[in-house]
This record gives sequence, C-alpha cells and structure tokens, in this order.
Amino acid sequence: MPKPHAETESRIMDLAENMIRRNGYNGFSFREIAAGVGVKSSSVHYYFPTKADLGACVARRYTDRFLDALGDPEDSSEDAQHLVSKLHGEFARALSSDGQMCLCGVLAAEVTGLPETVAEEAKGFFDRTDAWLQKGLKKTAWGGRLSAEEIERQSLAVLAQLEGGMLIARVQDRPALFDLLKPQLSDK
Amino acid sequence: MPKPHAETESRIMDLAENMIRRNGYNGFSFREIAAGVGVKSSSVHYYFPTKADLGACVARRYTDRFLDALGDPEDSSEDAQHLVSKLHGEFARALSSDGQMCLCGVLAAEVTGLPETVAEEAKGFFDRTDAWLQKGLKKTAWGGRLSAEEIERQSLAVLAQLEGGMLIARVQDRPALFDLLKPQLSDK
DNA sequence: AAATATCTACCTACTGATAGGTAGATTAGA
DNA sequence: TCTAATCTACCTATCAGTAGGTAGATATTT
Repeated sequence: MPKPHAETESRIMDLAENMIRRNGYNGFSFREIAAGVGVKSSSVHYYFPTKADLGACVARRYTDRFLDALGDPEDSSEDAQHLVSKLHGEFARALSSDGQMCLCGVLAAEVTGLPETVAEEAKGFFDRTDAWLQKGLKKTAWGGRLSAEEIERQSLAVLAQLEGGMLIARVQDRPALFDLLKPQLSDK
Repeated sequence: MPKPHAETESRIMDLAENMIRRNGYNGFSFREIAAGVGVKSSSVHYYFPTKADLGACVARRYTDRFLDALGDPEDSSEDAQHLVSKLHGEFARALSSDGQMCLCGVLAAEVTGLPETVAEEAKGFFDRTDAWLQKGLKKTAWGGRLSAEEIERQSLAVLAQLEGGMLIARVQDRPALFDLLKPQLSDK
C-alpha cells in the first residue's frame, strides 16, 4: 500500500527548506519533517543520514537554483542597474512567495552554531553570488570605470543591503519594505 | 563558599545574550546557561520563569543599551554622514568584540519561530533604531532637502546594509568586510 | 533474488518546566 | 530586644516531551 514515490527525497528537502527559512536550522526536526511528508522519521534518515547532511544538501540545492535563475551575468545586459535589479528581483520572489527569508541568510545568522558542512554551504552562497555580481559589474560600462577594490565594495554593499532588507521587511511583517530597496550604485 | 552575589541575574542575561548572538534563540538552553553561570537550571527559572521571558528581557536590554549608546540624534551633529558613521561604529563594536552579530538581527532571522513576546522585542529594535536615524536625518541640511518618503527609504537602506553587512562579514569570517560598508547616502 | 524504500520499535541525551525544600538575610510586631 | 513571619536565592529530584539516531524486519520493484 505505501507506494514508493521517488519524490519523497525532494519533498523532504522542500519541507526542510521551508522550515529552516521560517525558524532556522535549530528550529526544525526530523520528526516534523517526517510528519509533514507522511513518512516515519527513520525514513528521513534513510535519505539523509544526519541532520547536517540534510541541511547541507538543502543549502546546496538552494544556491544552485538561485544562481541558475540568475543566469550568466555577462549575457543579461550591459547595464549595471539592470544586473542589480535582477538580483533584487530574485530575492523579492523568495520573500513574496511566502514571506520567507533567504535560506542562506537565515543560516548565516546562526552560523557559529551550525555543523561545519552546513556553515560551509551557507558561506558558499555568498561567495558565489558575490562572484556573479562582480563578474557582471566588471563588464558594464559603469563598472569599467571602477577599480577592482571599488567593484568589490559595491558588490558587497548591494548584497548586504538586500539580505538586510529581507531581514527587516520580514521582522516588520511588511514585505513591501523590500521593494523600496532596489540598491543604487554610487559613483566615486 | 558560594558567596551569594546579586549579579546572578545579570550574569544570566549576559551569557544568554552571548549564546543567542552565536547560535540563535533555539541554540541555547537553560542548562547551558546555568552551567556557565555556576547555578542550577531551576535557579535560572527563578529569575526568568520561561525561556521567552529571558529572551524578551535580553532583547529589551540590548535595544535600550544600543539606543543609549547612540545618544540623541539631534545633538550629535548636523552632518548626515556623521550620523550614519555613528550607527556604523556602534554595530562595528558589537562585531569586533567577539565576532558577534547584532542580537536583534539574529532574532529577526528566525522571527517566525519565536515566541510572540520575543519577536515583538526584536521588531522594537528596528522600530526604534529606524526612528533614531530618521529623526537625525531630518535635522541635517542634507535631510532637509528630501521628502519624508525619501528619508524613510534612505534610513531603511542604511539599516539594511549594516545588518546585512554584519551577517555577511561573520559568515565569511572576515570582520574587516564590515569596515568597507560605511553606507553612502545618495542624492536624488 | 537483489535492490530499494519504508516500516516498527527502540535508545540515549537533552528540552523547558515544576514541586518541594532550605539556609540565611530581612522585616514587623510585641 | 526578642521573636515570629516573610523573603531571597538557591537547591535536589523529577516530570513529560522531544531531540537525533539506530537495528532489524517488512514490503515493493526490477
């Protein structure tokens, strides 16, 4: 009767992602995941031997999807503002779907209490997203006039503002706040 | 031998604050607090009946101290950039002391999994800090030229960038990143 | 038959919380 | 001033519930 469906693994990951984004890494349990998916907790262990494994896999998948959705930063446009809007839009989609914070932003907030492998994946999200933005900015006319250090600084500033914006918009329960925060690139 | 010291309550709060800032609200327990302070967990309950009480008290104290350290935004200077630097400096101090994130930033990240009273205090931090900054900006020559909506937007942008910056600096284990992020106010 | 997926049944460790007790300081009344 | 009552600041012992994790049986698919 319990017909095996190959989607169990991804349903576990989906639910884990949702719960982490809502309550943090320490805010979900195998039992809750199991109950939500409709299996026993031991079955969750079958797919993900430990909680750290599950956490790391979810974070990796999140980052892969996020960067996939962003596409190639050199393709999309030669306009720096458009690049930043693209990034903003991608975060906004996560926030508006269910009032949810960026997964890796949540993980970053509690990074010192995370298993090594999970912390590493969280860090990877910011490495990769920052690399995406820097690469894109360098190709724009705007970026061409700036030093490497200044590009680095601007990229970090944009990323920081977007992550912080999600944080604040959600704690205030005002998702619209995030829309005010399409970052401006500044000269000088 | 265990001389009764009236500081027990504040030592509990100190340790709780540290642990929350490191691992989040779900990342500490009464037993750990008790062990760190050198009493039994029931004694922690004596001062703070529930975990939510302790969390809320710690968040409130953090916010009070933070705003106290900022002082009156209208006193400090007529220079908008100086106001923002003051805010940046206050966050930087928290980060550099022990590589720790802003307490209410951590709480904000897991806000949907928090007891009501704790979430309310976390929200209060952003309300009050934003009010401080907006009040200050309005008094500056720079702020005088802007609409109320634009002040609101800039204030939010600054706060978001600082919170996000702490998050990223810490997950990357590079506190120096935060120093790159003294936010620029932008015209227009 | 072998491999895959899921189950039952359990473990140990720890969670927040409560009950009830106590030594010692403080306060109030006679 | 002595005494009785009360309060402070803890304690021990225990609770029911939940955490992550495991061994081994069972069912299903190939």
